[in-house]
Amino acid sequence: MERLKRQFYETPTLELAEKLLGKIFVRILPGNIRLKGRIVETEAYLGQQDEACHAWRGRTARNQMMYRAPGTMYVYFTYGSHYMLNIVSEPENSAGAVLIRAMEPVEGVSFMEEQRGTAIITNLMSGPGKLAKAFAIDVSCNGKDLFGEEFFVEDAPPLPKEMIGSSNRVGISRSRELPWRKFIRNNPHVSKGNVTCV
DNA sequence: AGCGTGATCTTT
DNA sequence: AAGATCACGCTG
Repeated sequence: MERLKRQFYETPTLELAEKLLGKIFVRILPGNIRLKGRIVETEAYLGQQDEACHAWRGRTARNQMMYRAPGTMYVYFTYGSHYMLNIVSEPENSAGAVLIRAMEPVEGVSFMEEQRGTAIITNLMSGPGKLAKAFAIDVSCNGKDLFGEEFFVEDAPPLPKEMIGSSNRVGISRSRELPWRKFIRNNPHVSKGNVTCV
């Protein structure tokens, strides 16, 4: 399938969180190691209105990439061990991003297994920290965009509405009630969180 | 259900 | 300068 262009990401964050479900995230590493994962779970984080968003109180050194153009990667380090992968949304100089929370392995599985130290397929990328590790993503990826030869996203047919579920977001304390987590229903690679589904 | 782990942000 | 928090994952 074709690679998604900038225009695809130029849509409100909450819509983008749904539109990304089913799409194929790709990284090509030196040595022609091709890694592909199907996005099955996302969360929306939106600027000043959203107290759980890193940018809710304005620009800082950490969150500056969230203000860049849609289709930029925002990667940060948390809990002393984990990298989180986000795709920036909203126009330039306006903060918003979609957290990629889970993927289904599509290609490069043996590399992912080595990175993760497990061969259990549903455990490779069923969480945001896990998928970053599987793709060997760290802060050096922060600020790169999805329109080059290393990182891009491949298109896939849109999912029927009834296959998409919503719930509250996972692992946050502020703005817990917002149903801004989106996932593909009944997909075994979706993370196991304490959530109330809609 | 408890804890490691370290950057970042808030408060002093 | 010190303390709290944290978009998590693993053990047990």
